[in-house]
Amino acid sequence: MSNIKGPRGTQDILPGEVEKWQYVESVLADICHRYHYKEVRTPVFEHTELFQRGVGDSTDIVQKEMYTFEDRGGRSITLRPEGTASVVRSFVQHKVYGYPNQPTKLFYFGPMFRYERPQQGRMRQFVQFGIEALGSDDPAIDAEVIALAMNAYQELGLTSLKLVLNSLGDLESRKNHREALIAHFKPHKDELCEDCQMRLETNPMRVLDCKKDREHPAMETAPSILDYLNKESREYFETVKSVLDKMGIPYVIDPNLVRGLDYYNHTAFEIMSEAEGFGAITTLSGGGRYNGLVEEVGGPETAGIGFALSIERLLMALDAEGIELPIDEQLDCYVVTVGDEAKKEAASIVYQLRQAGIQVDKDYADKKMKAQFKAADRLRAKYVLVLGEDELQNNQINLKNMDTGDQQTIKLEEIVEHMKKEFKED
RNA sequence: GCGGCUAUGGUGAAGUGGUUAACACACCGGAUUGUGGCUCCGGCAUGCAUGGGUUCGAGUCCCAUUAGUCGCCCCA
Repeated sequence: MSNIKGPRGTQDILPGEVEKWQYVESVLADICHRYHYKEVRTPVFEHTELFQRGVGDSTDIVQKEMYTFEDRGGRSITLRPEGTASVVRSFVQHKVYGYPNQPTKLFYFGPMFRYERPQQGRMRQFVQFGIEALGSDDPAIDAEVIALAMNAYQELGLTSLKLVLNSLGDLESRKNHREALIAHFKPHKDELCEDCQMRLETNPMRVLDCKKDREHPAMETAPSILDYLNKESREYFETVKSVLDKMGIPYVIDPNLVRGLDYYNHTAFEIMSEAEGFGAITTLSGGGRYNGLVEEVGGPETAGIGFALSIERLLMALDAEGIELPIDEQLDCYVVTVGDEAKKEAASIVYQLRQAGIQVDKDYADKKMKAQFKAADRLRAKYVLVLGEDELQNNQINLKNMDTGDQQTIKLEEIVEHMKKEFKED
């Protein structure tokens, strides 16, 4: 039988690596706390229809990247490819829009699934952290969401960041822009790439985002969405920008920033890494406003905005910038024993120490004393307790400070209290 | 979904078709018979991703599969 490996595009996060994840997640949760976003947990699978309606039928995600299967009851189920649709569904299902204290500000963590060819920074199962603010169309909350995102990266130490901003406008603006785009590109249709010829029909804005046709002369002169924003949309965008300016958050405007999901309107943004050697994929996170999505999913007319980042890419960016996270794996105490009697006695002492709140480990591999010390050293134990025949006979235990090398003898019955004091002082 | 590159122990890696698969690190043991970080010595590959094929003979050549990796598409 050949060995079974994890499915393609999945990864195991083992001790040594998992501490980074825990640290990053704790920082993110802490930031959410300060911005007053509350955690929400939704299922990792949903009815397929939710994503078809929410994310949009014409998107790549829905068309070719979903993990969709039929369950035993014949229902079409999909592993969530992104978080917003689920959060909105849950918001509608539980009528959270009726709760006091609107807008509703939520954050989430969790695995997302997309059937894609894996490469660096792109997994079939990856972890996203995201936030959603539902029930407000105040431009200041757009700025808040962006600020939280930038804040998160900066707090972890990243500096080579670029915030790219655009406005997709409201329905009317988009409609006018769409018509202008079609009129503009139609004469050149045959010169565009195959994908873009399709896009011209389905979502002409995406043509602007195409990498293949970037050099085409018609791109230069293509109508910009920013020129087609109606008064309302333009004012909205101006306000978002001015709040960001006030906050001192730098950004660049990219009228070609489109975003891959259908539900976006008005504010759209992406945060990219500009670190050397980050690879082909530079997008760290993306988000935008999605007024209308709540209705699409069956709720009342409700404004919404959110963003999501991938933890994998965040860790990559930290790596690319050479940032060491403050992870200090130490062990409070390691118990070394000599002889069978001592081993039994040690088991009880270890138990008592742990109950007293101290982190303790001991040897279970029947190692020689020297090897036990070596293990203690490698585990970066702060203290080693030695219990051998001599100590046992005298009802004592030897305590060694591994940093200073100092040793002292302590009565067996006093060791737990002694250690408690030792750690209280820290 | 498409294209390039790669696949040898826990890790990094030698190996240009011919007996027993270098070396380094890590790990385990010993020197030091109850004490770590240094030094010295010794040990350490279900036999080279999997499955076929070529050959007197394959880790070394060919094909397929799988996986990784880089890029395209697109995104987090």
